[in-house]
Formats: sequence, structure tokens, C-alpha cells
Amino acid sequence: MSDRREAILDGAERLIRANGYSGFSFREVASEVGIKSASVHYHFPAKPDLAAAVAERYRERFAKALEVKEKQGTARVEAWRAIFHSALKRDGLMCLCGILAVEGASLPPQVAKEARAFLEFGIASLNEVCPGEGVRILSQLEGAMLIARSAGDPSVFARATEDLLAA
Amino acid sequence: MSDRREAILDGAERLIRANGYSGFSFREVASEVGIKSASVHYHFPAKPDLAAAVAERYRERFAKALEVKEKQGTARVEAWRAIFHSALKRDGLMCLCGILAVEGASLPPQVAKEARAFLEFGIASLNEVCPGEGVRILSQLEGAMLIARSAGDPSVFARATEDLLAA
DNA sequence: GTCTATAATTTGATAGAC
DNA sequence: GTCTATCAAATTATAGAC
Repeated sequence: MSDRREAILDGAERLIRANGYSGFSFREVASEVGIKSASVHYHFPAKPDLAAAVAERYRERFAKALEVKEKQGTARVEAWRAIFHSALKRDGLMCLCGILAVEGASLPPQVAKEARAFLEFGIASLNEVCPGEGVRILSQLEGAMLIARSAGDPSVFARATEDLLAA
Repeated sequence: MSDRREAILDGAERLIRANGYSGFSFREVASEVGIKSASVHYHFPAKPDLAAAVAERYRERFAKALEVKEKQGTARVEAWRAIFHSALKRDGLMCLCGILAVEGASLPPQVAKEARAFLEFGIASLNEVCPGEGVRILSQLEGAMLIARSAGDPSVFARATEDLLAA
């Protein structure tokens, strides 16, 4: 994949995680990358194509980051928690698919599908280490990001998910 | 407060809970109520005014609904859970302020403030019956709505919050 | 691949008649 | 209070030059 394409995905991901699907535009993405909006359309014909590609890459990246953390000896639940926590601390950004899930009803079907796929992946991943508790744990993580973001304070996320360290 | 004003708030609340702040328009609200968008501007000069009024009324209503449930003998945590669950079952709508919180960064300050106020009210309310656990419980509730909504299945919410019945 | 230019639509908001 | 009419801006998207 070309550098330009990657740069577009980077810009779009940052903007969606900051403002949501209906809150980002091709012009903003183009401006972040330093090109014109028509050039973004060359790489991704329509808005749903771009957003779906962002969500797909997000899931793949997340899965790889989890693998790395587990190979380093981090327990899986803590790995999920740490990845979310560090994004909140670094840029104040919450889970891409948490944002997309909330916009659900007004989302183009292919984008909603990618968001669903990420959440299902998360539930399955957490069920593997905590049978029957995947949904509950992912709920707590997504909700804690939502609240921490509203409070503008990443430490709220840490407090709201402290108990998961015991798992 | 006039009936018309209430009807506008009703329509706006439904639309925001379905599509978010940046996903609803004065024209859509007007169309739901059966009037023109200029008439909506008569009651609420600008979009942030309308959204903030919706959020304020939501918090007041929620507090009243909690009181009623508690007077009927329902434990507080279960009351929170039941109110969210019934909205999901009835209309597939999640918490208004959960949606607004997610959009946080791109929200007009007065709207973000109302969303924050609701979440703080929730944390305080839950801390009263479960000291130190308010954030964790509200996180779980908001996150479970987010996931259930993405799955298009309210029973996901029930499963993800089952353990709260013990509290 | 990227650009300029532009079409078609939607948006938030206002002016002024009734 | 509600309407018609309208504005300026932004949006998604396309055509065609380079």
C-alpha cells in the first residue's frame, strides 16, 4: 500500500476518532495530508469506502498490538485496557469502533458492519480468557472511555477499569 | 412550557439519540413536528440551544424516573439498568448523553457541558448506593448500550449487565 | 496521481409578510 | 407563531486538464 494511501487513512482515523463519521469531511482529511479533496476521492471513491477501510485497518492493527503485548507477558484483559488507556492519554482519542457503534443508525451499512466486526472480535478475544465475561468486560472498557473522554481526564478510565486487573 | 416547544424537544431528542448531534438538522426536527425549520428557530435560536435544552430535560426526566422506580421498591442500580434497557427495547435508542459524550470534541461547549453534567449526576447517584463504584457501574451501563445497539439486539445489554443485579 | 472547476444537495440561520 | 423566500457556507462527488 502506498504512503499516500496510508497517510489518508491516518488522517481519516484521527478525524473520525475525534469527531465521528458524520463529523469528518474529505476536505479536512485532504487538508491534514496536504492534498486536495479530489485526490482523496482518487484513492477512496466515496466516504463509506474510506471509513470502512479505516475501521478494517484499525481492527488489524489492534489485533497485532494485542499479540505483541501478550508475547511480552501481559495478560490479555490488561492488554486491551492498556491499548485503550494509552490512546486516551496520548491524544484523548477513544476506540474508533466505539464511536462508530454509537452512530450506528445513521451509518452506511458497510461502515456499521466493520464496527460490529471489531466489537465481536473483542468479545470473542475476551471470552477466550474469561469465558462468558467478554461482553461485560468490553462494555466496561468502552463505557469507561466514553466517560473519561467527556470528563477530559484519562485517569477516569483507569479508575473505572481498575478491577479488571484482578482477572 | 407550550405543547409545541415540548414537541420540538421530543423530535430533537429522538433524532439526536438516533443519529447524534452532528447527524440531526433543524429541517428534520421540523418535519417530525409538522412545521417549518424557521419555526423551530423561533423557539430555539441556534442548534446548540436546542441540543442543550434537550439534554437538560433528559437529565430532569431521568432523575424523576429514578425516584418513581425507587419509591416502587426497585434498588437504584437496577432502576438505572431498567430505564436504559426499556429505551433500548422500545426504540433501539441509547442514552442521549452517552451519544453526546462520544461526540465530545466537536460539540459546542454548552452541549458538552450538559452531557458531562448528566454523567456526573449518574456517577454521584450510583456512588450513593455503591460507594466508590459509581464510575465503574455507569461505564458498564453506557458501554453495554453501545455494544447492544451495534449488535441491534437489546438482549446483549441484559447479558452484559446481569451481574449488576447482585449489587 | 493530483489538480481546478463545478455540479447538486444540505445545512444553519435570517428577513419580513401574515 | 408560523410561514415563504432566501442566503452563505459546507458537503459529497464528478469531469477533465496536466
